Amino acid sequence: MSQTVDRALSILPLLAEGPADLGQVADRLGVHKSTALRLLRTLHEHGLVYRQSDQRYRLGARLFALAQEAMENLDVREIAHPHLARLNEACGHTVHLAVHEEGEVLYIDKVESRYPVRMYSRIGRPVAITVAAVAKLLLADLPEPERRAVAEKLDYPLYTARSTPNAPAFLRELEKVREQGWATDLGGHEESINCVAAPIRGADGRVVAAMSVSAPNVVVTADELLTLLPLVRRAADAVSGEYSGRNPITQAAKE
Amino acid sequence: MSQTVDRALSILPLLAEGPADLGQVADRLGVHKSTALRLLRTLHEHGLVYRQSDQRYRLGARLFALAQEAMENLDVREIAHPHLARLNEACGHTVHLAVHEEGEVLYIDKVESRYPVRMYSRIGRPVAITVAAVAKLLLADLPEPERRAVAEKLDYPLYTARSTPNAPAFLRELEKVREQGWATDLGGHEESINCVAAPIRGADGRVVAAMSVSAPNVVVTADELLTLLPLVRRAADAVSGEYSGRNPITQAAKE
DNA sequence: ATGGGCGTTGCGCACGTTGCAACGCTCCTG
DNA sequence: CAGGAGCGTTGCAACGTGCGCAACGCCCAT
Repeated sequence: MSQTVDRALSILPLLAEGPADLGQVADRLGVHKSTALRLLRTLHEHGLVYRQSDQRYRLGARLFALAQEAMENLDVREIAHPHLARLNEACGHTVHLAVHEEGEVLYIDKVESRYPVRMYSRIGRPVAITVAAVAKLLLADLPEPERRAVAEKLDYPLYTARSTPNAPAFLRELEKVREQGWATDLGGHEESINCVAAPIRGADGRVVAAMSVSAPNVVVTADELLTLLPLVRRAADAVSGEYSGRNPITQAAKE
Repeated sequence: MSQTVDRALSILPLLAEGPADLGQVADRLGVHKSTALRLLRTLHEHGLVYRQSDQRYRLGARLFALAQEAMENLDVREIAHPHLARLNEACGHTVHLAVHEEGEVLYIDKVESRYPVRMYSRIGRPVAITVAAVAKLLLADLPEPERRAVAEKLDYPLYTARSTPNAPAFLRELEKVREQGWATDLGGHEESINCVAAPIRGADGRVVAAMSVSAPNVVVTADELLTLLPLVRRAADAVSGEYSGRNPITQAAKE
């Protein structure tokens, strides 16, 4: 809506790909060098862009700080963290917390597996939305028309043979997840990794977040992982209760 | 330099404090509501702000993604990480990696202590620049005039009785650190926590990052922690060698 | 009912932003 | 060592865009 700001902000994802010099930025923005310079200067003053010793620009430090502060304002995260930790202690596997925002699903917290073989993931990184168990839960809760709209717009990359192939299949899966109240990803993203996930609901019953337990085949089979479902659901329900203000704080969460 | 962008970017730190509605944003920017609305819309389109269900704005998801990508473009971090991990395995304490940028020093990586008592810190968060061991190393390497300029501008909060009290004391400390090639923080930030740090240098000999080992008194005394200094320096030197391209990859780092 | 608070829209004018051209600089190359 | 190419930087005048205003619609509380 605002041309100047729009251009300035377009610089950020551009620099995210890697450092670039003034000319490159100007070219990719389709503006004159002097314009790009002014925009970069403004970004620089706000610390979003840093000028490294070779004069090239890259993303700046304030970005980290902002992202951190944004994190801390997500109160689901704060409430859920001790529960994630306890769940991890109970089963030993990697535990994730994810939320839905603007068509993306992203991990906002994680407790690493205690086994040597771990799955790769990063907090803040969008998840594979068509296959991840947490994504299914978060999307399944959307009102029907919106859910369909989202499903139509998505790409369906075939990470593995078991990946969700297309929109109709995805919508069917979401319907199932919606009914059963939990979700799985059995090798749909990485052949050898399975997940079980359960929803976290707010006071109004809407799904605000989802938590999952992930483990590679070499550690536990899919069937064994499924036996953890009650544990995951209990943890998620505990967070739900706390988040919606029903249960003040569960005893276990205190310590 | 660019008014519109300047105003738009000023919204971000403002929202970092917590969600705010249109009126609040407009007030704190000192602009008309309609102006604030347009700016917020533009930020929204780029995913930097998110409109939550109660219509208030808060920082958005793309911010996380950007910060993550920015991280991954810091190649020191990538190179250093395995060394941090091994250092942590060797001594068991919390290991930090920090860089200097635009007058701030911030942690860009961390491996948690294996002891139950841990120090609080967060990746991306600026460190207590006047007392942290890593900050001393990074600032000590600046050319003298710049170093003095920075020292003069800083605040010297008295976190503890042993905190650096003022600019002259800080400059003396930096001089000492510069000469000895390593730094400590003995209870200068938190009464019961000590750190030892060593510098990581680029091909030109300039300090590009610093790594430290931190531990609370209750786990090891300051003297005991100091015995780890050779270990820390060796790790830092290994990173320096790899980063500057001298040693391709050390054997230990491979596994 | 009615007022206040909120976000939103259309509009005309002013001002901030734009692209150009010219400059200074460093780094190659002949 | 002169010359040229490539880069970032500056001042300027013309344009276009973002600005504040005022009015509207909406929801909630009184």
